[in-house]
Amino acid sequence: MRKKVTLKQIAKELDISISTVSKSLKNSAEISEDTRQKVQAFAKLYNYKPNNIALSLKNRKSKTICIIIPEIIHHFFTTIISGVEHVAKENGYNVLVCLSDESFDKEVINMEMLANGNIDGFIISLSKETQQKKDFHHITEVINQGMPVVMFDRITNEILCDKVIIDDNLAAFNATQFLIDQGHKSIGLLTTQDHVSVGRLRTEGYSKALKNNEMEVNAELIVKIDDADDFEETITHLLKNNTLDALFAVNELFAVTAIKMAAKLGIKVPDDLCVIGFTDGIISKYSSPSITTVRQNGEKMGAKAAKMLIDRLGLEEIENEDGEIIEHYSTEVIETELIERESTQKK
Amino acid sequence: MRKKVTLKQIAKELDISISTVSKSLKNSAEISEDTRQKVQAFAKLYNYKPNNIALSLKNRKSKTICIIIPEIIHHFFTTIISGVEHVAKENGYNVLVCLSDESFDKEVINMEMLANGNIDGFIISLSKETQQKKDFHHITEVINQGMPVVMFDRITNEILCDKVIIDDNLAAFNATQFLIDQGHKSIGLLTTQDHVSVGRLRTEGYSKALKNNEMEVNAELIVKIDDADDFEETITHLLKNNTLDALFAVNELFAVTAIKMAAKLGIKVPDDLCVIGFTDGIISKYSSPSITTVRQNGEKMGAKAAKMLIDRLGLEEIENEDGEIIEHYSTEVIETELIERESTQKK
DNA sequence: TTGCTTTACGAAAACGTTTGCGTGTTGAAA
DNA sequence: TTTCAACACGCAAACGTTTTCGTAAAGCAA
Repeated sequence: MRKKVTLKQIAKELDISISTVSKSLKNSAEISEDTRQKVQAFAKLYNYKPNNIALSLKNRKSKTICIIIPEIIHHFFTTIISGVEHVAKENGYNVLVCLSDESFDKEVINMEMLANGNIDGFIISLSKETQQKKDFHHITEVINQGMPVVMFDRITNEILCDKVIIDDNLAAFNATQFLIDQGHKSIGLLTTQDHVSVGRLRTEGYSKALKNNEMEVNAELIVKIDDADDFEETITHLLKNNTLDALFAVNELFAVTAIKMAAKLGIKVPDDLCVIGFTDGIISKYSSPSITTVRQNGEKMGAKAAKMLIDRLGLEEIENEDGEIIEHYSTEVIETELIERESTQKK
Repeated sequence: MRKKVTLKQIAKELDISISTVSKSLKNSAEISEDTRQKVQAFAKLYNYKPNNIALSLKNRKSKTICIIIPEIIHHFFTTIISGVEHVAKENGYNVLVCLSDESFDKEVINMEMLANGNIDGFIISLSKETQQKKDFHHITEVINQGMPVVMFDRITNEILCDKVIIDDNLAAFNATQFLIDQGHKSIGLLTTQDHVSVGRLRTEGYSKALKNNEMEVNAELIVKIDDADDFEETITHLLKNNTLDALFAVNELFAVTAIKMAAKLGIKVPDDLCVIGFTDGIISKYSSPSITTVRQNGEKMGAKAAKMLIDRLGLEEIENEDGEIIEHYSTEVIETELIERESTQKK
């Protein structure tokens, strides 16, 4: 077993000082051609690589960013990570992935833990519990310490920082309008509880579209599903007791389940019922019938979030030199698009 | 903006030495009750938290492990990460996620980069390219440096280290046997090229089952799909030119695609064709018909891999004390199970 | 008072880097 | 011979900890 070699060891072996070794490896003009070559040859032979932790300590940056997501078993978040990882690597950053499991406490622990030198910045999508509690002290804390944070998807307006979102309201509006344009009159909605920000916004977009077309917003056709719910049951109930000709679901799980339940009730999609989902995940693509859905480009969102964070990390150095800190945060809106598949058709 | 406070600053402020501060915070008996309280109060007020990077440098361990996977947009790998993350966090470790994108070079770069202090150990599933090249120098290199590595799923026997796998051969055998038991006579196979270890093993299991039942292994019914292939085309070709009554696919993508292509050809699943997939992912669960599949418990595999790595990291300290290093690697086999769903039925 | 043990603290080294500055040696110009 | 610049290198501080060891001061017994 050949342990990693350090500058100190090289110095000792070659009987020169540590600084000379360091400078030689950096091709400093201060060092004679002769010594330089000798050191470099030796370093190569022993496969010297600088210790990143020591560098982190010295430079006071770790070249690592952390992404905190509610859960990873969710195609959308997976694509986010993918986007983040690629941009990060391109810029020489590593990515630490933390899962909050939708828990406020875990979110807090993760942030407090990692804010102490481990990482240079956070990318985060709030857990449901955090959104419900509306307690964001852990985030403001970190920001106050001068660590940049980028929020995406599940954000809050109570915090000032860079953000990457989609226009959930508009996307839902467009999806609903699409159904209306296809001639559907009785359009149901499968959504989440209001405390989930994206769910609420999508619900609003749905309502707006109906009102815009002078259609009645019928509370009976709106089902707000709680996490604890057995939503197969809830959805079946909705389908059974109402004659819908279309259904808008705020995520693909709701959409695919609706289609399944419909099938069981003998309701054919898209002939009897048209369904639009949200999030262009694997389910929508591979289910039969494949599902028309609002595509939120996770890869792009993740990439954008990473870019914003890294840009800010770059900026910081400059700002610190003047001593002046200009905080000018922006919110990027990633465009969505409707992917038309087999679960919808003209009436 | 309140920057993080250090021991040095506290010491200066309280006009005592750094050591006294450090000891006070650790409740050392060396320090008087009085000073201790004063320091602790001050530290609490300024929200002192030790700098993890400094600790890493001092302790020569980062409490971070790295998982390198071929790609993240793959439900199986996602569940692996989930399993790893949870066990890691339970044990005070962070998880760095790296994607090789099935590229040998990226795998090498990631490992070489991170082996220099950033992390304490690796969990890795080989990229296709690496498996094809059979070049594992980057891994042996890291192991030689004394850094523990755990391989999972896509492994190689050429490297000695801890491993977590499923018995791909047996699982495929069982799945095929299941189809045979259901009375199917003409069973096709959708698999990968042989250089992908798990693909090869599953192919072998399939063949073994046929032979075991004195059935002919017909090369025409075996399709080895290359990444570059348009496999919709390939699968359609298989279905069209052969009268299959069952199909075993080595992943769920192949399985769901086969069902789709079958539907287009007017072949009904499961009435005309029974399909078994591999990997119990979202697709299998939510496609219509839902797909009978071999469940490889990714969460469990990831958890096991993380546990093995962390255990070894714990062991290292002890070993180092005697100066003796006992390398006793083990290979854990995670059991699989067949999840019966709608895509199969008795003949 | 002397000598000893506690008590309570500080100095310094160590982890592995980078870098500004000081300095001894050499050679050439004056 | 003196003076000075250029060269080539080492010292030491710094990043933020922890921990060993050394040592003043205080307390106590003789």
